[in-house]
Amino acid sequence: MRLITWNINSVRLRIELLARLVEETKPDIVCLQETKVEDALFPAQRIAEMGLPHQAIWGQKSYNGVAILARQPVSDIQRFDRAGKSDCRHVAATVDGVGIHCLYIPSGGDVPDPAVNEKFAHKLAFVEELTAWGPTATKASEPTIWCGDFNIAPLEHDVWSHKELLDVVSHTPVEVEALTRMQASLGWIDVARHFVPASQKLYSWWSYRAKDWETSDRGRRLDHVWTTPVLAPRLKHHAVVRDARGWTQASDHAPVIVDLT
DNA sequence: ATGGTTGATGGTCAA
Repeated sequence: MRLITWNINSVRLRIELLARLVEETKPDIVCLQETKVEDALFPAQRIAEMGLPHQAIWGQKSYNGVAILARQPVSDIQRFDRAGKSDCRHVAATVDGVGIHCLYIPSGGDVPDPAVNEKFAHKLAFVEELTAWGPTATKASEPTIWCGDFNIAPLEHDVWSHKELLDVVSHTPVEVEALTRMQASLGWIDVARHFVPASQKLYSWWSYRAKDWETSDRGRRLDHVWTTPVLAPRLKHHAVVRDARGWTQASDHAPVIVDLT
């Protein structure tokens, strides 16, 4: 089973990039974030033609929006309000016996202080709520995947410069500690780091603002795939589709692939 | 310390 998570940054603008990704990588499940479209306008038919006719979507106008797209039927679709908002950041469904959760954790704005920045407070509240909810919702023995744009790069080598990003939202100690607590309370596997040693740089996002993203390579690992321990023996492969960051009119996030047997 | 780019929208807001 091949799963891809991708912050597509507008599914309508980049629908043909999604088609290319699906054609080149043949995923069974695609989790999208930042679809930026309400459900009635979601390009469901075009995506069905790509071979992903079974869909759990939850979007709104302009902002946010998540989707699970699958070759096989989806069941038990759930849409979760989080941190007091109904802003289309968490959709879940069961596919091939695996619980799939597609998450878009708030970016958090610019100032890493919850007292003065409501967006950063929202981000922390979102993570705290998931931390409390996760273990009550899922046992470690259940095959479950949480994936998506978590907007936090937790490890030193998840960013191009640990020192320079310590006060940059996405890598500040307070949010890194919150995400680390979430993973510890769940006791799940960070799939990328299951395959790539923590000593090795690994990114999934490069800013649009860089003059030359590829050469400067100032990336961050914001996109994650976590699984319950019961899935460990089924984990076979992981890859960041870095090429996709260089496609014409690319998303600033690259897709992340995980293969399970 | 600042500015740099992109997307949805139609003036800005969010990232």
